[in-house]
Amino acid sequence: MFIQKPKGTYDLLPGRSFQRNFIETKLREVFSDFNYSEIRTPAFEKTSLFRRGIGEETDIVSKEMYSFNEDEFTLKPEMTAPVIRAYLENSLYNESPLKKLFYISNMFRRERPQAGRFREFSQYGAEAIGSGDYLIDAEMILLADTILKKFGIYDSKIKINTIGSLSERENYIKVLKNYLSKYINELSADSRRRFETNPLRILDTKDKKDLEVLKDAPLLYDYLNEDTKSFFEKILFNLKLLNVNYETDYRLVRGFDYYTSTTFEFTSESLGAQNSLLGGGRYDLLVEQLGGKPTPAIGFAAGIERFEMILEEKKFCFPSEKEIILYVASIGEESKISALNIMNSLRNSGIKCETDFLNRSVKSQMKEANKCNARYAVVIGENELKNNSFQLKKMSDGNEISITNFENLIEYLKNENQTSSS
RNA sequence: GCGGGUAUAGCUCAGUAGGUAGAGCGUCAGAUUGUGGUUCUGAAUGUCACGGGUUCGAGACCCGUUACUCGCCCCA
Repeated sequence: MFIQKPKGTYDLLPGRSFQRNFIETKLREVFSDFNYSEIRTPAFEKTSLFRRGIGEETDIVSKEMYSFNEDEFTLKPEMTAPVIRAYLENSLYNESPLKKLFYISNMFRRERPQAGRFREFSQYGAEAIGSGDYLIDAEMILLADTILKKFGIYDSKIKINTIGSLSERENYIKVLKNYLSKYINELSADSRRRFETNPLRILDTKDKKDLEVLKDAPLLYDYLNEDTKSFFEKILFNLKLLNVNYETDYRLVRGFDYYTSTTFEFTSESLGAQNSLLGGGRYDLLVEQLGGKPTPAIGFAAGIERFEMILEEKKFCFPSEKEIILYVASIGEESKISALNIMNSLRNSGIKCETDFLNRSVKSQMKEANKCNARYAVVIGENELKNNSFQLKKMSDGNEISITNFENLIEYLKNENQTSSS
């Protein structure tokens, strides 16, 4: 057997790779409309960046990272920490108090692969660093929503919550643990474990008995102070003004330690078990945690593979690849060389063309021209070279027109190419 | 880390009650000497995932391994 690709990876083959490029191009357009600039960071970072940024106790850091060189480096499992690192390292805060950055990049997590989940996967996302204004929260959610709508996705569900500040949360966790401790024996094994490691995440459970217990549990929202609540309400109010259809979900908790205040998630029914299409939120403590000055920030990340799954489900109409204008069939050494010459001129004018490199029969070459969807075909043999005259065949109807002279042929195709591409 | 499913040609799959492999699609070639699409003819390609067992004989039955896949956990 051949050596196979590593588990959880995939090859982007011709066709699919074209669609991926289309998606990325369109994403860049929308990000640009919102005045976000692209940032690219290394594929790997110092392991300590993720330990400090994402949180030692999170699943990702504790068991899903690809680390090497005796744990010195790690392939990036997410982009927020690297973006903030680059932001600080390059003093981007000196350029302007608010930096709006976006990225499209691949990530690595050592998880068990399944539908919509890979070990190497791609995300697009945005980070707005430097503003604590509620309107940037609203704009961030609007940005994510706009992207989906640009691709014809109108039915994803937007869930929003606020998890308050660190101290509000710590307060609440005490109350929650106090409440849950009375029912600890009724909780699922998972929730009992989380009771110690990450009590907030118990709110996320899908276990029926857990949900029963949680029904009367205290709500985080009730333990937030008025400022936090009114900040949240202002975001909601403005989303309404912007016609963004959200729903509040007071049990929405995010997995990384760095989130504060606003959190949101977009889900889609058509995704199967991994129905989370996009997730994000505010992380006002991270910049400081990574050694910068206290700086409010907010961002989101979306999975490109899951995005593609939805587009496929919705039968999104991708444009087709640039068509081959001319297929040059040749007979013999001399005409092969001329063929390459003609193509050289055509390509210099941006005209896509192809010829045979397998020394096949004219019949086979014509079949090839047909298969690759060439708009025109021309046969170059001794006669054509001697008379400097060509039969240009239109593949769609089989009609041929006579053209004398290389230059005329090239001119003719140039005109044809222009009329089609407009 | 824990469960379920699957494993036959490049792809989609047949393979009957165990008798040492087939179809469709695709690929390639040919149907008068230099012209595609339809049609016809022909060709190539499989250690039937791997290892062991039962049997005179296993792609089919049993056991193990591996890979893939779907789910749990968590996440995009």
